[in-house]
Amino acid sequence: MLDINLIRTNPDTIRKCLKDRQKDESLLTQVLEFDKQYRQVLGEVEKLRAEQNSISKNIKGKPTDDQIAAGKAIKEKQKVVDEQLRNIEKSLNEVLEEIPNIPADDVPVGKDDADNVVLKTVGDIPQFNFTPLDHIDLGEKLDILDVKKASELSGSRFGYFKNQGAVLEMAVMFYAFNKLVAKGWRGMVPPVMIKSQTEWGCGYTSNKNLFNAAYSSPDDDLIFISSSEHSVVPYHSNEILAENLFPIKYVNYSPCFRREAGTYGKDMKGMFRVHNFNKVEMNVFTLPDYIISDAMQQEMLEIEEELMQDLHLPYQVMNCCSGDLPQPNRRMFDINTWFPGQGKYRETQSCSTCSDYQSRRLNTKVKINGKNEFVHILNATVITDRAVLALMENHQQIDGSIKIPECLWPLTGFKEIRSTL
RNA sequence: GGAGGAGUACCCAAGUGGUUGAAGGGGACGGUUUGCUAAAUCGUUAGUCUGGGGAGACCUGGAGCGGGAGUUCGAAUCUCCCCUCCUCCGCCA
Repeated sequence: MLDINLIRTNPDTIRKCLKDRQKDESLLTQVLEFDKQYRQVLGEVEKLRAEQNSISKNIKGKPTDDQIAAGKAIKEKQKVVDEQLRNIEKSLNEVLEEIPNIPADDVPVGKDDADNVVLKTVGDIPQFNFTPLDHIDLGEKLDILDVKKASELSGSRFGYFKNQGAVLEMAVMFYAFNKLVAKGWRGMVPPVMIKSQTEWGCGYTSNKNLFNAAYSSPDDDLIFISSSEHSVVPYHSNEILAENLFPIKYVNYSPCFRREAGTYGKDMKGMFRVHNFNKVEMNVFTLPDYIISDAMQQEMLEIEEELMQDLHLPYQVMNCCSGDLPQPNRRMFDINTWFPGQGKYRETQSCSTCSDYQSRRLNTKVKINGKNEFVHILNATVITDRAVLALMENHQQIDGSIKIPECLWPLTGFKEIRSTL
């Protein structure tokens, strides 16, 4: 959520933001109109309350009939304006929460992910003197992946990592997790279900759509997280943190659940796009200063790149355009990894700064010189299952085996995966 | 899932409808005293959110006793719903 004061005083900035993000510009006019009405009615409500308070204050012991009559009269008036205020406030909040974060100046203006800009390309695309397989053909031959059984038991878009594949999956997760812990990040294995109110605080979904946007159990008022961000970022909600604690850096491991609505027919083969995957994630709280939080985003991007280099995976860093930016984001970098089986770079990581957009809803503040300010919040992928699939495809050998990057050997206990069938 | 109990400020806590603009401690901070500390003593400690006025220091309203709705002229206090924690039973990795 944006600061209403900012919207009030900088309407032109907001208008440009909405335009760049392919959003309806009338949102701004609605917000400004509701805000004006809200403050006007609020004035009336408060005036009546002040009147009521002053009557009450003068009553010692038993009130006179006149006093009761005066009180009753005010009460009747209050009923009307109170209701008005409630309605206006509701309308105001509904449109206010539709207004996305303002993109940073260096975010390219564009319509969708086709307009994302390649910032750099790192690592050589592997050259094969045979036709490389995709991860699922490889995985089935080596008996380390299974989607057929998963679709029978769970439905489409699920998969098993099995045998050495399961070991590899856990090794990659633990390698990544531990690397961050060694850098001083605080480890978290969070709950994977959260209250709807918590999900709302993350700022991705408006209030009315919470239970449909994600997997959920409405009877229990619980929503399955689509990323550990959703249960870790709210960890400090309703807190005023001391300045000397910053930056607060968490590395989390969790399964993630996604409905993948609107992706019907896309990436149907294999385990590239599944409803349920595992992820190691970074979540950071910084002081509310763009210089600090932007530098932190760079630091997180470097960590992501380091991981890709450890795993010897070729990748590109993308600067995501305004139209591709999620609602809370000020800026987002994607890492797209080369998938030989698809012959394309595909998204495997992202790295975002949300400035104070999430902290305003979550009410996470820092006390600076006696003043409380909303903190900046960032999130970035360290590694997901997709990197495991990329690793399989990139490191496949002509004999159908897969070479394991050296950094994982101590964790896997094997240096290659070879068919035992 | 069943049966009870509780939630008040940084912490502990008093408070059954109007002098509560929330007692009293503790802690913290500041002053006095002191060679320095401690002790003693005096003082401060409702933070926070928010409307309006003002260029500004500031002035002036409102909200706020776990959250929400209600009763009442008036609610920390009464009623209802929800949340969290504690004790016991049940179940369980």
